[in-house]
Amino acid sequence: MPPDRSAEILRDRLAGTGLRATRQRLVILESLLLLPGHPTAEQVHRQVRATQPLLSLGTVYKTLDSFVAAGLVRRVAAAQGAARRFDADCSAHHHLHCTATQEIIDYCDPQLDALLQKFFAARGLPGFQPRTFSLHITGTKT
Amino acid sequence: MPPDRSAEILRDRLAGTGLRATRQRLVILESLLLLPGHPTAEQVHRQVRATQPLLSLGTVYKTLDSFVAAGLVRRVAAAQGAARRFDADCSAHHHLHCTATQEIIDYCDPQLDALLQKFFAARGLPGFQPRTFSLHITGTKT
DNA sequence: CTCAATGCAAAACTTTTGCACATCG
DNA sequence: CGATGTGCAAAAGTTTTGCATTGAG
Repeated sequence: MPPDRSAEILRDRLAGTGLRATRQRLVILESLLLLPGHPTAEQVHRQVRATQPLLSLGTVYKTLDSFVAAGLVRRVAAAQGAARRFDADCSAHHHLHCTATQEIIDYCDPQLDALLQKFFAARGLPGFQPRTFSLHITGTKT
Repeated sequence: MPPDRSAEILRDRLAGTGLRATRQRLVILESLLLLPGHPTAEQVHRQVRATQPLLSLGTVYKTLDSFVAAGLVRRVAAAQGAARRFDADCSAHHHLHCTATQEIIDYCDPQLDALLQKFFAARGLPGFQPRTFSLHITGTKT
């Protein structure tokens, strides 16, 4: 896929949210999609600086916040380390957390989703209206 | 239950981990068990100061870290806010996260645990050895 | 006694904010 | 052009660290 083509896709994605498609936002969004795992704001900044040396860390924070507000990315809670992490993949998925390497790996499983849906539809929760499910599985890579 | 009795229980709990049962650790552990939800280090510090005005925030951090290392409490990832939160209940449980109030509510469900166990025992995960499961359910209190 | 734990304060690090300037639509 | 977004730098907030002193075992 030629680079101008992928830029176009990113632009469309931004347009769909009502956010202005600035150069900074395009590279930040691209970095989020490119970076493995769930990068911190600081990691995104390092990545982005490769092509945009002037892009400031403050802008990364502001931009990530507006992405979250627009529903374009979501925050991922990290039990270890202070930093918030971000995930550009907003489709329903779960996380595998390796205690050895500290990696957080995305894990999609439609069968699991269906199982959870069915379970809570049948059983309900006392005083709580569930909206989304996210399973954190801790363990080790093999 | 008389106060000296509960102190004894806390002391036993610390002794079981090999950690020294200092006055500071006792009040910190007690606060963790008392405070609703999943307090931050800062919240624990405020609570603890009621009875131990000299107990420093630094000590709260150090102590919480050693509790985690000893397996006495565990960290809870908070998607919102920068702070780490702690949970003194180490039995297997899940979390309900109310997007309206930002509360994190513990949720125990042995049937759910059994369901997940069975599901992953039957299916396995590619390249990953699961150890614990924790389901994060976001939604709203009703 | 001895070694681990604490208090204190400084340092390191992360995140937010204010404002002048730039730029997208 | 006008509203929104950006860069910069300072401020606010959080967590870690070093070291002298204390206290549990």
